[in-house]
Formats: sequence, C-alpha cells, structure tokens
Amino acid sequence: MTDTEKREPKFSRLDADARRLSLMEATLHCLSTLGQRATSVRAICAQAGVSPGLLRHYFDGKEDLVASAYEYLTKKLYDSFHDLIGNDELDAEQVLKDSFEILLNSEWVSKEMLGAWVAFWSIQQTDERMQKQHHEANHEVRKIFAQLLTNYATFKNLNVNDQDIKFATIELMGLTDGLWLELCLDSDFYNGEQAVTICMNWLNSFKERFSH
Amino acid sequence: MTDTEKREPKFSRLDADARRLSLMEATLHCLSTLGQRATSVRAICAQAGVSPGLLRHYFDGKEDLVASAYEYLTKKLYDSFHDLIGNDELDAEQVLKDSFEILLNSEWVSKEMLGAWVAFWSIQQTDERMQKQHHEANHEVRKIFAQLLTNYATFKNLNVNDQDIKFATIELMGLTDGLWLELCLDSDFYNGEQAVTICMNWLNSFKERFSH
DNA sequence: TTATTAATTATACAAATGTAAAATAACTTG
DNA sequence: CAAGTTATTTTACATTTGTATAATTAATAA
Repeated sequence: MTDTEKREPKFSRLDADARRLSLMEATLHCLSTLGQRATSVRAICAQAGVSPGLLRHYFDGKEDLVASAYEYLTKKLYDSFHDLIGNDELDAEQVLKDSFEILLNSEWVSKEMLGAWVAFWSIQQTDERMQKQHHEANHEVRKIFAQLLTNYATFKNLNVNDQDIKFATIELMGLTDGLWLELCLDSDFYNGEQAVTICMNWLNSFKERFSH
Repeated sequence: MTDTEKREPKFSRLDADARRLSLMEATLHCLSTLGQRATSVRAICAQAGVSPGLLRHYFDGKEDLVASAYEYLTKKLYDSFHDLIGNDELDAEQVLKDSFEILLNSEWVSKEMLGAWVAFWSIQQTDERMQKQHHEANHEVRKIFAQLLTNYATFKNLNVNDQDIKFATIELMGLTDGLWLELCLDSDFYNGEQAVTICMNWLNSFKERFSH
C-alpha cells in the first residue's frame, strides 16, 4: 500500500444523539429477538455495529441503556396516540376505533414486541427508576383514554359524570391491555381484528349503559 | 468426640417428589423476590437449603426446573378455580364473583407474583415447551370461563348462542387479565376490590345485552 | 455390625458477563 | 500540513454463570 492510496476508515464517528438512538434501537431489537437472557452488552453493541466498550461512553451501564430504551419505546407509543387525537378530521368514535387498531391489530402486537415489554417489567420489579417511568407513562395514557371517552360521551350525547368516565377508563384499558397480552402470548384463539371488534362492542355497551 | 456420641447429620435425604417440589417452590420464591436476572442455580438451591449440584439430580437443568415450576404454578391456579366450580352450594353469579376475587383481590395479585409470570413469559419467547404449556393452560382456563358464563346465562335465563359465549369469554378473560396485569404493575390507580366491582358491572352489562 | 446404594455435597472448570483502562484513529481546529 | 480532541476500539479482568465429576455420607438391608 503506497502513501497515495486512501485507506478505508475502520469506523466513523457519529453524532452523540444518533449514536444513543442507535444503541437504544439495537437494545429493543435484541430484547425482541433474543429475549432478555441473551441480550448482553456484546449482543447489543454487535447489533448496533459498534464495539462493546462504547456502551459506557453514552450510558452509565447496561441498566441505564435498557431503561432509556424503555423510555424511548413508551414515548413512541404515546406519540402514535397523540397523533390520532390531534387529527380534527376524525370523530370521537373513529379515533377510538383507530386506537384499538393500533393497540390490537398492528406491529405493536407480536411475540417480539411482548419480549421487550416483558424485559422491562422484569427489570421494573427491582428498579425504582423503571417503576417511576411506568407509573408516569401509564398515567399519561390513562389521561388520553379518559379524554377519548369523554369526547365520545359528548359526541353520543351520553349522561355520564367524572366517576363514570374514570371507571369506564379503567375497564377499557384493562380490556385492551388484556387482549393485547393474550394476543402476544398466543394468537391461536382469536386475532387482532376480532379483538378490535370486541372493543367496539364494549364501546357500544358503554353507550347503551349511559344513553337516555 | 467419642464413638458413643451421635453426630448431627449434615443433611437429610428426602423423598424424590418432596425434593422436586421444594426446588420448584424455591424457584418461584426466587423469581418473585429476586427477579429473573438474579435467579441463579445457586440462589435457588440456597433457598431450598441444598447444594447447587443437587439440581441436576432431579432436573435436566435450570431450564427444565423453571419450566416445571411454571407447570406447578399453573396447576395451582387451575385447581383453585376447579374447586369453585365443584362447589354446588354456590349459584353461577357467586362462582363468577369468587373467581374475580381470586384473580384480582388475593395473593395472586402482587408485584412478586407478576415476577414469576414475567419470567415465564420471557422464557416462553424462545422455548417451545413453555409455549405449549401456556397454550394448553390457557385453553383449559378458557373452557372453565366459558362454562361459568354458560351457567350464568342459564341461571339468568339469557338468550345466548355458542358464538356469543365464545366472544364474551374472550372479552371477560381479556378484561380480567388486563386488570390483573395493571394491578400487579402499579396499583396506585385502583385496587383489587374496585377491579372486582368492575368485572361485576361487566357481568351486569352482559346480562342486559342478552336478556329478553 | 457390615456392606450396599444412591442422595447429597464438594470441587473444579470453561464460558459468558459487565465494566474499567489503555491504545488507536477519525475528525476538528489552527 | 500539524497538533489536539475525543469517539471508538482493543485488551484485560474479576465475577458469575451452568454444569460435570468425584468425594462424601445418610439411609437401607443383610
């Protein structure tokens, strides 16, 4: 090799944010495909295409990276809901239906997606930071669903008070979370489309219960 | 020490079934309190009060032990339901209420209990034996709930067909599973008693929907 | 008591883990 | 082009992991 030949760079430097993002996405990918057990620092960094030592340059450690990836995934889900609400073209019923579609009949429903969440819950068990994050995210989603149901009640001219909305929200979120979990674990008994139909039936029951 | 003195035995031998049971319960205890990550062979055997080497004498390995513990826990839950059904003293509505109590307002609801299930789901992701076990257990519970709803429909003289029961079962199991999961993860928004009330309200809606 | 059996322990080991520290090299600035 | 900065790699290391094997020892039977 002569001096005039340009060598290929062994690696390229990345913007800090881009590198952090890439590591978080690699973490999600590993948790999804390999499971929590096999998601090691080396596996994550291999997926991200960097050497293992780099992790500590951007995160306090593996735990910090996983917690950050959780935050990232949670925000992603939250954003997809918020986009729906912001759309003024849709009526309250359609927004709810679209929400059900996202939750129960999209890429959010899969054994792989469950893998990531299960890993997070597992860590949450002994990690206070993760507990707090879950609590706050849960609270946000709960507020959104309560708002969606309130809009729906107004749309259908229902006779409901705050307490009714609160309990209906608990019931609806319980239903969607449960259907999501069961679909992820084993979709042999019913599919996402049927799950959406079941939620719409629930919504209809909700309407009947409070219409007068 | 003279020959006439009796030495304390360093350990005592146990019946094979008893030892297996003890190891499975130690596994559940570790998964619950330590989380999946810290549930090592050494931790399990310490909890069971035996040396680490013994595990391989009763199980093919750690994976086999965990899968067996899962089977054991599943059966335990299944049995507690079956006891309810067998009780002829109770009417269909009361049996359902008691089922909700077990699922949502008992020792089955805790961060610790979730720890065990989360560990199982995590393994299930990459373990076919666990997947099969979950599928079969799920199928059994689904049959039980379908039967409970059928009894209830007869009891209340409802006008339902098999398809109605099937979808109502999916909805009810989704609801209970979701409420259970949310309660285990974070019980700040509502408690087990309220969850039971919500399920009873659902049952009432079910009755209204099909009564004529 | 003595011999036999096998449940249990003790020891060892290779592989994998998370992370610290030093070495390298890509980029920036002058 | 030269020097400085720091993102990235390389290497190393102490722990922990699951498991295999050999050494004990409790229980059983003769």
